[in-house]
Amino acid sequence: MVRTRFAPSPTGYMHLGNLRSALYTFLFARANNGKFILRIEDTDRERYVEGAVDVIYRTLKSIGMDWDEGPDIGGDYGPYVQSERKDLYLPYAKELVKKKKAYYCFCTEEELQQRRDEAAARGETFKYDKHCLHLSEEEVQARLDAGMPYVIRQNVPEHGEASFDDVLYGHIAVDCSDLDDMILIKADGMPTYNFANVIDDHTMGITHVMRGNEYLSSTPKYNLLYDAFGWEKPVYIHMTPIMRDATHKLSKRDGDAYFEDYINKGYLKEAIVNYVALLGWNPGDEREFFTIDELIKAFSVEGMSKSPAIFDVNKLTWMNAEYIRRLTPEQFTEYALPYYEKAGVKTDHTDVLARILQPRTEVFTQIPEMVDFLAALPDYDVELFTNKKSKTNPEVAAKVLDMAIAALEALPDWEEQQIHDTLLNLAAANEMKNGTMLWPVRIAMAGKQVTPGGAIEIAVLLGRDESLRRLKAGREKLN
RNA sequence: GGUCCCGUGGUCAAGCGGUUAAGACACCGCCCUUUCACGGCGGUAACAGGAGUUCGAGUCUCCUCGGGAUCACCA
Repeated sequence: MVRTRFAPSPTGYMHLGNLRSALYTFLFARANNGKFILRIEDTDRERYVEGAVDVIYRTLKSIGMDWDEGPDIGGDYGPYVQSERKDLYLPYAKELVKKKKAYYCFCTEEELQQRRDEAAARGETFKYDKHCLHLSEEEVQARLDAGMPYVIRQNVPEHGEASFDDVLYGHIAVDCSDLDDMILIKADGMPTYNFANVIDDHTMGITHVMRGNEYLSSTPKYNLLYDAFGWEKPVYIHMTPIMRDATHKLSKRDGDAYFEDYINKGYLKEAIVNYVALLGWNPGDEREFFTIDELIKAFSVEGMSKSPAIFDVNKLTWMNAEYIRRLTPEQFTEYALPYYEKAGVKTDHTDVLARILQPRTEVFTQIPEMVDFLAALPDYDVELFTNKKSKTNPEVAAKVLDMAIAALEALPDWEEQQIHDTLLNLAAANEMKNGTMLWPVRIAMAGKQVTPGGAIEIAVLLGRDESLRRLKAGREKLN
């Protein structure tokens, strides 16, 4: 039975890189009919952010990533919050001490820092010299009894090789002499992240450890621990980071590294997930659009990339536009409504608005500037009436507007089809291009060169009174 | 600096010894058209460099270069 876990620290919002890692971890579990476990790693009180756990829950749920075991729903391997597991680790470390795979160390931070500085001065890389490993058992016991603060360190063999196999990267081996005796238990009795991770993953029965690339070089050390305990090692799958550019990770400093940032900017969560899934993974065919269920069906580690991917807002935006176009008009309106309000646009014709806006909206936040002219006619220059292709200019426009105003005023009902037929028949009757008729009408009603939709849709949205008022005002300008 | 990892167009990314080196985004052009979009058609553009192995190398090996990660009582 495959068991994977996502183990975020509650330090704020959901970083896109984290989100993608969580997604792949989730997909892998689901694709293999396994369990997906959520574990909260909150041992760092300094970085703990109030409410961050809820953000994690909410975000994962909202995109359809449900977990089988976790702090909120429990499970057979709890607790699932690391701070509640704090008493679990020390006995394991002591077991290692018994096996001579770890040892008590009484060196203080100051002493270590001094030795580190000295090493740096000599241009060497500092490595703990196993000073305390050579203490006699009696000496150790005496210091323990005296209540001296201590730390427990891993006893890495001086020679030989430490290695592991990664599904993506293959066999990775390092020489033990390059490894430092890392601290397992800190002076405050708490485990270090590395140690807690190993213990948690093992005791929770995690079969596949999926995590960021940055652990690639420390994993051999982890495996030494598994060997020391005599535990079966998990399968490792290391995942690449998402980059801002060739040399920098997407980071909070960029101000656009978080899932929430993009939601606020008017992106659809489905589009973000879809895009991010494809950054670093490909399904092996030409498909680009996936629901979460489709991702589960299509996912496999073979499609995962070994090199980092640069985040391209451009493509996200394109994909978001595609998702927007696939919405029903009703769904579109639901998303767009707050933005209509923001622009001060009130209309009963949300169907018409959806029709003209849906193919033109890449991101919802673009909507206000596209529709603001409906709420208030902008000041505009009569030169806007000039358009070569439509064969119109202020003089032509004056004539066209006279005709249009007369014809539209005579309309029994202010209804789209009627407005359309009236205007086009008028153009035909006067032997002019449709554009020659419609350009001035649109400009007079909108007061700007570029508008979503054409003269007819705008007339419907504005309604009879406002349309005619604007047309007349436009005509006035041309005197 | 030591160790480890990565390297196909601007970006994502197919390719797993024999291809005219896919596709998508972006960009450019044309068509459609009532402005702008949407849509349709077409185009520019890549194997980091060098040695080897091989009849044949983007694919295998080595070196160089470039980039990243890691070397904490932080996670």
